[in-house]
Amino acid sequence: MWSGQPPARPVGRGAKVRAAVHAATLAELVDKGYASMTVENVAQRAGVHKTTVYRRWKDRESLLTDALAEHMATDIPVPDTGSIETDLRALARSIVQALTSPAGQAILAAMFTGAAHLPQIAAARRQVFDDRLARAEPVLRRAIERGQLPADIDPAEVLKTLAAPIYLRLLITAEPVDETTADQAVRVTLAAVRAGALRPGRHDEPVGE
Amino acid sequence: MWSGQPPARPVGRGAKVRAAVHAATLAELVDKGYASMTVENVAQRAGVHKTTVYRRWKDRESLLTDALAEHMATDIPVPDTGSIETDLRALARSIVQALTSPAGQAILAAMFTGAAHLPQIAAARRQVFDDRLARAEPVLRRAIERGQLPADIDPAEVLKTLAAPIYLRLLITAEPVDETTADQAVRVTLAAVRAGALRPGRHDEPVGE
DNA sequence: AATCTATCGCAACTCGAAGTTGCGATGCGT
DNA sequence: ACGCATCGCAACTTCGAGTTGCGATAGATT
Repeated sequence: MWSGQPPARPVGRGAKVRAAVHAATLAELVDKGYASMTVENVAQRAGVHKTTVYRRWKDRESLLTDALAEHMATDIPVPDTGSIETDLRALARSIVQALTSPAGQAILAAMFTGAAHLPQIAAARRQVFDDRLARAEPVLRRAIERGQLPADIDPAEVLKTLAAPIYLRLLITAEPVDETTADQAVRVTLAAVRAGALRPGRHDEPVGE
Repeated sequence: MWSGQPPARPVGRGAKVRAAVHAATLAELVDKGYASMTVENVAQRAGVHKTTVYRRWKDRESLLTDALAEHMATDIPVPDTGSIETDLRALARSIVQALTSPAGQAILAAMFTGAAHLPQIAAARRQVFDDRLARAEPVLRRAIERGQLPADIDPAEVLKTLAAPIYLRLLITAEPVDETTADQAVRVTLAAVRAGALRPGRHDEPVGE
């Protein structure tokens, strides 16, 4: 609701306050989690009074979703190296970097520590994932044109196979996630693709070879 | 802390109350999420007064962790069909069933909607996952002995590859998860194993083939 | 069946955080 | 330097977590 341009001419300090509160919101989020994130602590961390926060944002949820929306606008570059191996590796590593960066940590914390039941957050989670899927699809299309991948693949399935182990380690097993995790995901994904395990549609075919 | 035998002779209605509160806790958890789960609503749903809950459990966290501990004690059967395909398929389907059952939904809700920052919950999450990994490992060992799988595999990596897409769909993309999801995970995992992408240790080798 | 005792129901608290309101102070553009 | 929007501040209301004292009840014992 305050996401557009400033309401009018008098935008003196507003922008600075807004940025400070956004940063403080994400910082408190990663420290305390959504359930323990208090508006008063956010305000204090931003060097601002509680009332000011409530004047700009309707409630805690709006503050959270607005702060996240700003950090989710950063789009990832789509690699185009001429090789599907290096393309996928760059893609997987960018996923790792995005999720392990401070902003990524905040987004994960928001999505999986209390705000997940908010419909706005749940919708944003799916939308962000779908966006990245759509944006990464040309990588696969070009690989097919170059003859490096079979043509009968399900692009969304391929990219989900690539991302799944990274999310699993971050959210479930709490293992360290770095480039080796990304590279490992690439190997598994390429093996599955070349074995024809990620063909579109026919997911009801028998499991055996 | 109340998990052992009843403290003394007088255990009349205690057990029934305890069970009712546990069930109500998990039910409220899936409905509202951890952040919005109030003790008063849990008590009302269990047909019990708020004070009674606080007499048996120290606080909300203890109530939650205790209720979860009881439902996580259910161990999954380890398949042994003589074929790695059917074994893995049974394994993947049991993961799907465990996570989509009412109790599984409650566990997921607890782990990913607010309680994730509680150290007890985070530790329980890793421990449960590790337990299931360890319990499923004989499936892979027997497959190697039968010559159905190469001997140089990392069992934990194999099982994580199997589970990862199921968790991704449940937690991120919110897609429906059923047997076809499980079977698809089996195909990808087997393809990766047979291509040598899940060998132990050397995860720092080059990505290319 | 009468009784004894732990457990439960109930009401009335304290405490902290969400969210609101009115007024006075301050910073920004003109 | 001035005017106006914005901010700081304090004093609220509301709600849920967690506590306490007392009276009521259900289970096991005799």
